[in-house]
Amino acid sequence: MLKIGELASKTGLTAHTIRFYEKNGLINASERSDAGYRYYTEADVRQAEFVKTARKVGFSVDDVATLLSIRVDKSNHTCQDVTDITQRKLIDVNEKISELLSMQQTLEILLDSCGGGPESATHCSIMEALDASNALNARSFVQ
Amino acid sequence: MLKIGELASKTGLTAHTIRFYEKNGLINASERSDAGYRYYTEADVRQAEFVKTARKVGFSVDDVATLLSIRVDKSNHTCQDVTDITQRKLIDVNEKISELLSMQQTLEILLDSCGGGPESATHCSIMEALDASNALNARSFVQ
DNA sequence: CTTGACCTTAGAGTTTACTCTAAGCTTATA
DNA sequence: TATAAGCTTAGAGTAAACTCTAAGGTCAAG
Repeated sequence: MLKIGELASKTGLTAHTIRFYEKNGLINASERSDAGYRYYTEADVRQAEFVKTARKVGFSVDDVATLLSIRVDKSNHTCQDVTDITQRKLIDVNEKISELLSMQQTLEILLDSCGGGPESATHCSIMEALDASNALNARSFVQ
Repeated sequence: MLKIGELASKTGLTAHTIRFYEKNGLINASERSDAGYRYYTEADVRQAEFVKTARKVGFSVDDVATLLSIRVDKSNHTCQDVTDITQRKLIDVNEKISELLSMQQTLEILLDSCGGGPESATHCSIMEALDASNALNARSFVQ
C-alpha cells in the first residue's frame, strides 16, 4: 500500500494532481488510514497509470472518466463505445494540427521575408504583411 | 466613422471582443459621442484588422499588444524585435505540432488495432493498450 | 521527545481568450 | 411618439486542467 506521495513518484503525477483526479472521479484510494491518509493498492497504481497514459494520448479528463467507466465494466460495453471516443479525439487532434500547420506555414513565410537585422522596423516586411491582411489571406500565403 | 457594431461586422470580430481588446489595449476608438458611443476611424479599422490577422497567425493577445507598440513607433524598433517575437511563436507552434502529431499517431494505431464492432469490450485492444502503458511508450508505438 | 517530511481539507488562484448579464441610455425608423 | 435595434458599464461566468494556500494533524528517525 502506497501513500499519495509514493503513488505520485511512481506515476510521475503530483500529489496535488492525484487529489484533483480524485475529485473528478479518476483515481480513488482503496483505503484510508485512521488519520485519513490515502492508501493505494497495486490495482490503484495500474488505474493511475491508465489515467496518465490516456491523458498523454490526448484524452480529456472527462474522456478518461468515460474510459474508466468502460474499463470497470467491460462486458457491458462494446468496442465501438471505445472507438467512438477515440475517433472523436482523433478528429479533434487533426483539426488542431491543421490549424497549427497553417500558422506554422505563415510564420515561416513571415520569417523568410525578413532578415531580422538591427535596422529600423519602418519597412519591416513582417509588419507590412500583418498590416496587409489580404496578403496573409491570399492563396500564395496561407493555403 | 463606424460604431462598434459596424466595426464588428466589418472585421468579423464581435462587439464584445472589440471591447475586450480595448480593455487589453489592442483597439481604441478614436472618438466617443456625447452619449459615450465608440466611433472608429479608418485607421482604427486597419488596426483592428491587424489585430485580427495577428491573432489568426497564432500570436497571443499579449504578443499582439507588443506588435502594436512596435507598429506605432516603428522607427524606434528593429526588425529583430519583430522576428524575435515571430521566432518564439514559431517554436511554440512547432512544439504543439509535434505533441499533437505524436497523439495522432498513437490514436491511429489504437484505431487500427480495434475493429470497433458491437462485440464486448472485454478484449478491446484499445483498452488493453491503454492499460499496458509500456506498450504505448514503446518505440514501436510512439516515435 | 523533537524534528522534519509528509499528510489532511476546503477553497481560492492561474492561464487564455473570450462571452455574457443586468440595467439602463440612445438613435433611427415608421 | 413609440418601438426596436443598438449602445453603455462593471463585473461575473466559462472552459480545462491543474496548482497552490492556509492551518493544522501524523509519523518515522535520531
